Amino acid sequence: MKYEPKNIEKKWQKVWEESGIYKNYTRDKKFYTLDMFPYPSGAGLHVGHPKGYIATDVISRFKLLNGYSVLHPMGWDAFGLPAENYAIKNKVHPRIAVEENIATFKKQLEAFGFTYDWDREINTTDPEYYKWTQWIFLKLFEKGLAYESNEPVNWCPSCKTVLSNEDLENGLCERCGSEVEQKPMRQWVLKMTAYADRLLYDLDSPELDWEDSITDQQRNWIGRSEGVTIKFPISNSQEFIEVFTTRVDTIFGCTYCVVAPEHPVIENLKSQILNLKEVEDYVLSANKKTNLERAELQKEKTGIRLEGVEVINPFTQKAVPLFVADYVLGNYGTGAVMAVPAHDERDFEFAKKYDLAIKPAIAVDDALNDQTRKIFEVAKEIAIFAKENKLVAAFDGGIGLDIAMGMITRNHGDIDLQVEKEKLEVWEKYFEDKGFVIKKNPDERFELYVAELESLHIDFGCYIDDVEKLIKNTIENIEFTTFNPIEILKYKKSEAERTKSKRLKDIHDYALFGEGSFVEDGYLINSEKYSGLSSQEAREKMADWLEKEGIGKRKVNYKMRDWVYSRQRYWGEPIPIIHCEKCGAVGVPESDLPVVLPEVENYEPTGTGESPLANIAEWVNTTCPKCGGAGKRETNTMPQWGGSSWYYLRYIDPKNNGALVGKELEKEWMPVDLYVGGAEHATRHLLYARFWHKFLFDIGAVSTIEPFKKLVHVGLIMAEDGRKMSKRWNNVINPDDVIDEFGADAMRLYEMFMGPFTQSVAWSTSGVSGVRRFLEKVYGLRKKVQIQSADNICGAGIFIEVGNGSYLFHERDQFAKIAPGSVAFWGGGREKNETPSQCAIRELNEELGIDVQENDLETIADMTSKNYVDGEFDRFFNLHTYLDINNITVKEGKGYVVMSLGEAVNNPKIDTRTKTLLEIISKGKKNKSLLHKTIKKVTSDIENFRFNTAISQMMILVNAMEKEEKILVADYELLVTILAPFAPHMAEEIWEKLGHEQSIFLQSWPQHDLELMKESEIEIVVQVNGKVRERLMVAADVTEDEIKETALESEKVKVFTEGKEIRKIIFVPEKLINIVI
RNA sequence: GCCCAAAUGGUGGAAUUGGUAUACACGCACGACUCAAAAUCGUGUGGCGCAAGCCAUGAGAGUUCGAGUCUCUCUUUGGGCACCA
Repeated sequence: MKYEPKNIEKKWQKVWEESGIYKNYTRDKKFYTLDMFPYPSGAGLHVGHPKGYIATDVISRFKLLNGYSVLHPMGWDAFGLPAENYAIKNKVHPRIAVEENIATFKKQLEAFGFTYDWDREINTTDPEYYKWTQWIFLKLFEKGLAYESNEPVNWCPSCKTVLSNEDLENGLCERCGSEVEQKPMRQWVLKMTAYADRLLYDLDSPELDWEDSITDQQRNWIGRSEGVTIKFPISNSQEFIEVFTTRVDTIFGCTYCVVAPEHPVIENLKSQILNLKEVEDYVLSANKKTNLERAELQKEKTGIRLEGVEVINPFTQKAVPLFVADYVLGNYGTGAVMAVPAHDERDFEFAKKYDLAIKPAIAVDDALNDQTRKIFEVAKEIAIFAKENKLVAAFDGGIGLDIAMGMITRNHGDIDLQVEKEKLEVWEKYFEDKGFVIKKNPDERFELYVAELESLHIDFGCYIDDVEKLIKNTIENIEFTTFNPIEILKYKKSEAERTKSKRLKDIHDYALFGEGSFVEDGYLINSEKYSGLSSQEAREKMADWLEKEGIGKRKVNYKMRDWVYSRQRYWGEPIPIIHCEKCGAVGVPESDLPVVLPEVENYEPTGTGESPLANIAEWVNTTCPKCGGAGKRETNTMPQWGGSSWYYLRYIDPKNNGALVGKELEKEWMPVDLYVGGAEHATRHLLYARFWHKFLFDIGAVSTIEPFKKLVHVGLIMAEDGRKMSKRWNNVINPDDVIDEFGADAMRLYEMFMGPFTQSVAWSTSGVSGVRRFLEKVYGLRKKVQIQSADNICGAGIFIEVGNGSYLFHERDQFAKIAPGSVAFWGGGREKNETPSQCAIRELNEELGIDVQENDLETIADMTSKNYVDGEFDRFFNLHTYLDINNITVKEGKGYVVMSLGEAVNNPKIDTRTKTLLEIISKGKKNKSLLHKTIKKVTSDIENFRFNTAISQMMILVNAMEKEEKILVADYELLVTILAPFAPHMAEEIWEKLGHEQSIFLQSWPQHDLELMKESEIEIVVQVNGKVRERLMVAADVTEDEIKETALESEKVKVFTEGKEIRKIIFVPEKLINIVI
């Protein structure tokens, strides 16, 4: 009986594959479940990779059992840098390396027994596949969404190719970690920004049901901001610079302007710039800096003034100096900004360094400033008093918070002061003398609240010393009416950092700016006719004016850039473009697709900005499809993310020669119902794929606006030492070894059991042995359902009519519920030459006096005949569905008596055999309840990706079943069915051993029975003042008054209630009763 | 700096309309079987206390009859973004 997974698993994998059982695509309901297809690396799988695949397989099998047609495909994302780098390193052709790696991966995956339909396997490097990747590019090109650009791009000197923004990690090459340079190069770029708004807004569409963490990341990445562009004319010139700002309301505080080093104005104004040499040197040195350097040096801002050049603020008509500085980005907005040092931290730093004017243009409410000052004055007095009298005290979160509250509510500001309890009297006297009210009264202004504390509050807050400094730095140095943010910033940087108290800094922010500090709105000051307007009103009015005067306009900007789509590498899809001197860039005609990646002797990158393809003259030189003249092929290739941006469509119709996907099939299967993969793709693959899908929707190739309905991200599996699994740490666990030792089912089960699915958890090999033990227990339970050979059982049993009109058949300890209108017969008691039916009729008539006709017995005849086919199990038990016995109708003479189960057991008129039966039934009821609770929980847990708790629940059930002497086959079958998605091999094996001829995956998923879930007795917790004092077992239908009475009489409760007045009793049905005294 | 998520025994983790904190699993300890070991089975396992009981869900407050769960403040960890005007 010992569970030996090895042969069992191989056997069923073969059976499933040959029968194609999960490839039934003709059912009414469809479910498309998709894994992020792997890049087949040389290292093979480690145990972390399959976690997502196991989850989709559990869901697939669950959906199969629920009557769905399930599409669950797998393929290979095999183009790209890593494959090529691996090939170069190991001196094999990438195609050969990829083939070998795929073979390894496939073998590894097959060992898990996944339901993949390998007939639909796709490979992005297959010309029949990338033909359509190229086709999509051509369509983008036709619609003007693929264009050539010479803008500076990210260049990785180690990988010798350009990279998209999405390919960077902290400014480094995501692949090799090299610093990326900014180089202007000719590139193919896809106009992803044209879809920015739709990519953003459709995140809220009902067609999309993703985790917030992923949608938040995408929103962040897209980075939409609304503002205006404003033209600043350059004095003594026809030129102007255009700036972008979201805070036009601060424009009266603009004291200078800045352009990025790349900005063309520098070139255009050469003649006007007096310090041209210096400026050019600066631009040169700035261009040399990598992104990383620019970012790392952000604390120290550099720049240089363009001497002789001034720009005119269109609102004030006053000239301000112009700077070039690399803290302004060339590729965002217009590459130029207006600097408002009073309200922008970066401008402030720069202005400080170069001693530029700082002019406030926004202030918060004067009345609030008055209020703030009063609060600070009170705080100051208290601080001084405490210090002089050597009283230890701390201003709690209160001072900052409540001041902030005062600002926000504009009604009251309190000061919370926490002091030592024993010194309270001193404080009370002081406050009395001062005329403060020492109690909380939120309705009156500026009152003082002294908290009674058990001990000194020391964890946080600011001590008297800090408060004193705070006051000095605010009250004494600041003009409150037009307070100066600079002083605050100074304080914020120095003091807050020194005391390491973020709290203190927040106090300033809150007290003086409200939340958000520099960027917070207020009302305009020093802004001529706009003074007095709120920031919001001013932004509208100023934008209106700008547009009316033609000086500027409203504009939306995105952080997201267009997608740099070409790579200077060999191992990618050739871009299907032919360059012709006469016609320019011309798309390869559709009929000539695919443009096959040619064989090449040396596929190492050249580093020149050309791909190795440029060296193959016979491939490069071709004719222009438009004019027939000489043409040269585009030699750049596509990035790895091209093929993966639409692969989910190809699975639907993988062999279609005429289209990337057939329209009918596409409508039938799309969208992907469930997509599972790593969160690292949030801003790359998932963004690109959504972009392409929307484009394909626009050209009518697909019918949905979003590709992936539900997205779940899989948590990483870390190594046992808590680090990432990596060859470098030598802590990689190979799934092959685990499967070899514990079996695929144990592996599957363990990965689902380790913790919440989306969370990363450390691997534990002893944890695998735990689930293996569980599987063995389930397998071993078969012993308990095995009955004696049918020959040993004789005679018909007793029939009892149960509550709903059906009969319960009882023979020895075996019993079954028979549907109304049918009767059961146990095959063993036949006399010679008697058919089972005849025997049944005879025994029923003779022993029980029940009148039964031959035609009542159809079902039974079939069952009994099978008894003898399989000696180990009795098909008879297949009829056991459930036992629903609350009331029993017992035949008594000619009449019937209805009684409860409990009554029946104690009724002297009931014969011994029946009593035994009833006792078994009452005992079994508890497990019925547990069984059906388990069915319910496993069902909802699978639907909600809570696999760990589903498995826990099954473990609880199995532990309970193990304690039973006998288990009904029907119950066992239910258990095995709900376990089947997790441990399909073992479930199938048990199912076969139980005598079934069809696969368990052709069963239906069981429904839980609410009636059976009910317990007859429940435990009620008795609390006194919220603390548990007693637990009472009571009948499930007990009333509130009854339980109150019982609870109050309990000895344990009396100890606590004796002599006390009971103020209230709270009763929560079926859970608890709380006595409040 | 900004955005998101999290913090519960020795470990992974349970506990969702606020109602029995620590389910399930691992580990550990003891016992049974064994010449012995492994495997298996049984018992125990948050802390303090002889006990009654008290204390415990990162810290501190608040709301409530009752808080792991809700509110506020703070700390720490993980992930993402980062001079985006």
